[in-house]
Amino acid sequence: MAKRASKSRSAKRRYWLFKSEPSSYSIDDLAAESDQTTFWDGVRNYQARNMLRDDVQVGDRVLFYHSNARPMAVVGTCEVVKAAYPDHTAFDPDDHHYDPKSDPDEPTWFMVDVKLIQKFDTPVTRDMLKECGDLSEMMVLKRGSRLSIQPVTAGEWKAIHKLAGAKDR
DNA sequence: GCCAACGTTGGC
DNA sequence: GCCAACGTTGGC
Repeated sequence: MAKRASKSRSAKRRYWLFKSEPSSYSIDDLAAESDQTTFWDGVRNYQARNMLRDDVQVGDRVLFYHSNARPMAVVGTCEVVKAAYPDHTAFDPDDHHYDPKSDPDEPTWFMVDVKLIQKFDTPVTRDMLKECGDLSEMMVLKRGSRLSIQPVTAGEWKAIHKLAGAKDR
């Protein structure tokens, strides 16, 4: 019997946008980490959690977006280097993201590890996103879109690199 | 199960 | 600082 063709050996790479308020964690903070790697903690929304837990895979690419800041912008890119595992900050009463209802034996909240690929020399500001026709459908531009983890398309990934004058690495 | 009150997000 | 859009909570 032939091997199952459906069992593809390399899952298709996906693209994401992760939001962070730079006042709490910026791309410069990531750049300053040893290994330029960090865990992406604090996601406390079920829809975002589901994507993080079920869909974000090692090797996926991430746009690092600065929200609630000046300027609001995609400031660089990361690679997912570890898939979802329990977000320990949910169990720490001293942590800002503590969730008393979560249970270490059956974790509610998850996080992934990301490694910096590059910080853009030219951040792609929200205004630039809005002015680019190819990016007008991006979720982050939609009114009331509060998801901190959002899927983006390969085309959007490419267009943003073009606006940043950056190589797609 | 409904829904009003409340808290948070996050652009403006 | 304002406030629209959401998500969550809790009384009923």
